Amino acid sequence: MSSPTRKKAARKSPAERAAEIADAAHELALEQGLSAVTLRSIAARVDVAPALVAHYEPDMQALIASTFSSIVAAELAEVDALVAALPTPRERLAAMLATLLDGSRDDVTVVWVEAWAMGRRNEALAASVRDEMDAWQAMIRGVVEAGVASHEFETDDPAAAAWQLLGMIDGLNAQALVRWGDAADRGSLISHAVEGMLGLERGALASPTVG
Amino acid sequence: MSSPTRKKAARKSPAERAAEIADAAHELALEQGLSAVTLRSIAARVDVAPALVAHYEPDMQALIASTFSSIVAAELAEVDALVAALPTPRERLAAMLATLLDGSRDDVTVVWVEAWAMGRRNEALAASVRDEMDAWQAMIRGVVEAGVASHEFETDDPAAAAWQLLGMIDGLNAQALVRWGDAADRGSLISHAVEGMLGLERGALASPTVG
DNA sequence: TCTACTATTGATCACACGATCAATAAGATG
DNA sequence: CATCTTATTGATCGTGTGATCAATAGTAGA
Repeated sequence: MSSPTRKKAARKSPAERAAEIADAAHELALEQGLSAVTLRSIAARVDVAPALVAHYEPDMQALIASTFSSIVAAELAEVDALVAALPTPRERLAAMLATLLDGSRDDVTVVWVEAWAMGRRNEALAASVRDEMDAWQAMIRGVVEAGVASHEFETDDPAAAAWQLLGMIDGLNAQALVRWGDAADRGSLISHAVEGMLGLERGALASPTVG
Repeated sequence: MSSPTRKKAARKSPAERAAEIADAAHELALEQGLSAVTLRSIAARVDVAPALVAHYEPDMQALIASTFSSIVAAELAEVDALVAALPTPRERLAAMLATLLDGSRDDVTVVWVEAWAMGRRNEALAASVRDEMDAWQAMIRGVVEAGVASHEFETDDPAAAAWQLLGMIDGLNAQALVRWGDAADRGSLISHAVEGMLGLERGALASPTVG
């Protein structure tokens, strides 16, 4: 019970307490969205006075921005590792699409959507959003460029193609967030779309059917 | 000056005042986003006491929802009219993509993005978002089905294709909102993507270059 | 053990939000 | 002109936000 009967918080080292606070912000963002990351909600979760959170994080806007970055960067690293293990650009692209559109990351999608909205009134967050979008685009662009180099893909502007892919993925996930119910089939048609975008024959990106 | 020296507001008919308030909410949403639609901001714009706004709109969440609906429905009607004037499904689809991705509707895109985020804490708004998404999907589906009927398009699930198209458009627009600066080229590659999705030959949806 | 350092806290401020209600005054109606 | 209806308002409440600061208490070190 992080009950109203809390008396005092154990004294901990600044590093440990700072980590607790950052972790709480991270978890809160994934569970209830970025807008739920507030001075008082963090304090309640860590079971500490609100003023202590303010002591460690004198700027909530900055904490929200860094929380966003850590969540999104972790996702990128995860997908990057998954994708890098595959031999061909075609397989990497197919796996990336399948993974990002399987609906298992709605919590992260909520963070993205709220970041887009909140970024309009939180400049630090807006900067983080731009940075993380750049990082994602760079990763995708790497796959596209490798595919162009190996003559598997065909496009004269891999950078633009990467932006388009990212936008499509984000849009489909954000959409699925709202019409959850009959959103089981995202990812089925996008394969054909991406095939068209990168000059692949129809079906080249069909679900790997791992096995 | 809608200055602090305001003394009294002219007495108007309920219908007129209600319209003023709805208009103010509409304009505010387009200028500063849906989250700027607040009791006090509306009152300031209409130059009236906050309590009067509450008198006409006893539920701000409902007002925000209806404001969202009116903005998005107007956009849909506008695009629908534009598209319906064209003879073939292929032209209609190309025009729709060109129009929706030309960057001239960022104000509406902001409303969409904020609605996705705010809908998580405003059930009336969430319902409106679902309704308007359904309406958009129905319009797009109409174009796709016509194309399938005339053998211009090829897909075995026009409804799903329409959802995908909507998601892609929304995602690209939302993305452009953030990386405004070098976002001039949205819409160039998506044509190829859609061609792939609907079984068109490459270039079939190239910008009409009206003239 | 005593002292110095500092992690932690309660109290409080200023602000913005939606909401409520009795009181006021403008205009219509007689 | 007098009366009544009602559009409009000021005051106020309760909640939630981030922020600040003097005071407290735990702990490491002399």
